[in-house]
Amino acid sequence: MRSAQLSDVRQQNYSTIMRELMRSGPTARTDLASAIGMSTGSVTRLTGALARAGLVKEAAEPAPRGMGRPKVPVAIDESTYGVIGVHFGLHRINTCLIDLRGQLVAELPATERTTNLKPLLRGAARSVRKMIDSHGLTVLGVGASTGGWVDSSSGQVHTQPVLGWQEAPLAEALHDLVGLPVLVDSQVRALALAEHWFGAAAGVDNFIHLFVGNVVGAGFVFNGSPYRGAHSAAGGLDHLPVTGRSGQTCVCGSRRCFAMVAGDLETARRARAAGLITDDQEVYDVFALAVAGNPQARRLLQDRAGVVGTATATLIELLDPELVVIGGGVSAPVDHVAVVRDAAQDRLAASRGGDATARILASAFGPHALGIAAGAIMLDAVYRSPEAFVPALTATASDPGH
Amino acid sequence: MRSAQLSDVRQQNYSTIMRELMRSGPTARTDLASAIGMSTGSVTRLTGALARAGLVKEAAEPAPRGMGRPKVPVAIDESTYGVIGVHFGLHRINTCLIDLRGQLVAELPATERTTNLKPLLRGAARSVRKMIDSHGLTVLGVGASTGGWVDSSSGQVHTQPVLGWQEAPLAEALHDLVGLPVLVDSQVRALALAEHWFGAAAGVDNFIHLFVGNVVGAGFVFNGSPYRGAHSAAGGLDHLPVTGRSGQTCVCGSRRCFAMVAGDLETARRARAAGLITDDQEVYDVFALAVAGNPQARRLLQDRAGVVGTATATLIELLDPELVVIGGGVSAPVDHVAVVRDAAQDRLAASRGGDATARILASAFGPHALGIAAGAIMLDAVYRSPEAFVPALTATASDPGH
DNA sequence: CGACTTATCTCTGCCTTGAAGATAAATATC
DNA sequence: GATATTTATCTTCAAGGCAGAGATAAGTCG
Repeated sequence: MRSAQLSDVRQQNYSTIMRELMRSGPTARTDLASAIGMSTGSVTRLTGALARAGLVKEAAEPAPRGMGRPKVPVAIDESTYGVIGVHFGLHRINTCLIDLRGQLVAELPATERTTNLKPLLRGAARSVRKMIDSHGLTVLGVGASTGGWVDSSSGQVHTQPVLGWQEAPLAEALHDLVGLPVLVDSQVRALALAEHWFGAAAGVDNFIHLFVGNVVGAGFVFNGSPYRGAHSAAGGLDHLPVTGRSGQTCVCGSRRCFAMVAGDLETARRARAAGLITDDQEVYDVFALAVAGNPQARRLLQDRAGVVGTATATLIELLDPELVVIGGGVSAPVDHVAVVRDAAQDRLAASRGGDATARILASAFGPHALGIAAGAIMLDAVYRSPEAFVPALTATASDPGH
Repeated sequence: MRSAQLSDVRQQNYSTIMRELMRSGPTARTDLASAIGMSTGSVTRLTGALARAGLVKEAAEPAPRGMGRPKVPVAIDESTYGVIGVHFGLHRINTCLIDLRGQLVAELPATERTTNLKPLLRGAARSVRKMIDSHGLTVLGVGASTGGWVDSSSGQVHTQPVLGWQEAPLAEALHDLVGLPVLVDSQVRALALAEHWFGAAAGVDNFIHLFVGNVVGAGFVFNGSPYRGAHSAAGGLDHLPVTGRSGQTCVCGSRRCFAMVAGDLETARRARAAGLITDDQEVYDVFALAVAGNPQARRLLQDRAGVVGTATATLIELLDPELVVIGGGVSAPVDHVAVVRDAAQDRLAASRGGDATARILASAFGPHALGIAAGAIMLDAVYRSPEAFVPALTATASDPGH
């Protein structure tokens, strides 16, 4: 619990203006003032400071309509600053530079044999340095994501089973190498933030991102902020019991754990059992068959989507989100979100009669957008506290300018 | 999204001081300043205004120790204001007056034959009026709770299955009758707020209140604020699938719905099947047997506690709370929370190895505290925005006083 | 070309905080 | 017992923030 100060007001008002501009696009100062309930004088002063800092700009005015002085829209300036996202996957590190609107400016995918933290970090830092200032954007910071249990407040990766990391000080180590602010979070929460800022959940304050792939997990945004739990461990779905189907026996002893029923491994296992793929093929080959039109493969994936639907219904009943975004193999490359939606609605209709349901949408990003999502971690921070990450803003704040 | 103002700063600082005093008990101004990061001058000014308004008072100073001027502790003044809570149950309306520390000042239980909204409201309003100002406390407002789907933002009860209400404008109707601010919320969320302010979860910012009784449901407090979901429907557990045991077939078609396996009805059914109680007896009679030491009854309730434990594990994995508070028939009159704890830890240990678990505690309130919990709805609002509910505070704010 | 309309900018007043100094009330020391 | 010391609390003052009123700018309409 911390007491509030005057500077908090200014900080929050900067943030409110930036978020409103992100949400609504170019907006005249007058409209901005009435949208956020601020005096026009304050809007002028604050947008002035934001413009001098390079965060907003006056957009091209549309054909002036009606009487009076024409509106001059103010918009996010995406040409000054950028943020970098780094995603650490198995044998794959994806580094992206995105602008303040979330648009991809540059990408630098890399494959790595090792899973050791040190060499991976050195490689990532090299990619980051290569990107800094080489695309005309001043980089404000780096967001890093990976799977497993990631603590965003301490910057530590407690456990990352796929890469075998334990208590890895990811944020600190990367900061030492690149000299920029570094924020870390889990892959699923990064995806949720990306959806929140410039994806399917743009402007939605209560939603769940449900990721189903080689790992399963949920990312929560509650009341407009990411919810991470008391130990940054929120979002675990591995052992969520599902109804209607059972899979292999889980380490916990149950045969109805969501991960064991709907995860990629089980899908691949069932495809093998059905003779669809060979022993050394993986779930991606099932996707390929489905894309090619193989009916058995399609049925298998639809089946899985049905299970995801019942789990979605459980989450909707429990957490009452406005929206559930489905990511991972259920939404791409073959989009089975309609199956998820039907299965979820079926279950909810039986119990609730259709009241208080949530929209269910496919992720706005393809499977290769994990780097962009990592950047969203940093972008989120910039929009929440602009002064903390844009030095030029505090410098020009009190300057009356011209 | 609304912009911030200077008055928001003052409001929040009032709130921060009140909450800190509630959390830590009587505190000297200096200690208060360092605890919340405020200058001592501001603490003096704000506590002065709070004291003139009757919200805080200078407490009796303890034996002065050490050198220097002795500290003068400031404490919540519980002798000026109170809030009233009204809980609408089946055939039972419980009206309570509590002071600012949550202590019960007066209680007025009433039994009612009807379940119709109008006569129940008239009866409740009579009880409320009887309490107002008759105990030396100025009543700041009324909190009302009931089961079912209650929308706290609109004040509507969408559906209340036990009483048969549909779209009942509870807040507005009660406000018209008593002329005080009225806030409503669901019974489970009210219990969660009570635990948060003066119960087992005092000072805990991320926790879940899990209620298992004739109805089941969860109340969430995330990041220090109640989370109600997009349509005020969060907390539904009825159809949460549970592992290890199945019950009667639910309306949704599954036999593993939490409500059907762990609810009071199933417990009573199993007790009947075992010959423990007769057809016209209920779950309370099973409790009575267990209290009397009947081993079969105890085993039955322990069994149910085990199921609650697995559901608790699911919630902990999904939402990573710091604490889970167990309320309803599992914690009273026979406390089986230890069984819940063991069952939950068992399941979590298999999957997580004991990391990031949550404490599990019994509710601090007996089964008859629903009225107090309803009052907590109003108390929460007063602590969050004192100026909105205490007119004397705004009146004396700028007064330099003496 | 002048009147009108609307958007934006400038200026003033009020409010709130933080910091420093003044005051108060106890103990420690001679 | 008188004085110094220590710590808590109160008072004063300057800086910084927003709202609202008025001034200015940049169009359209007749």
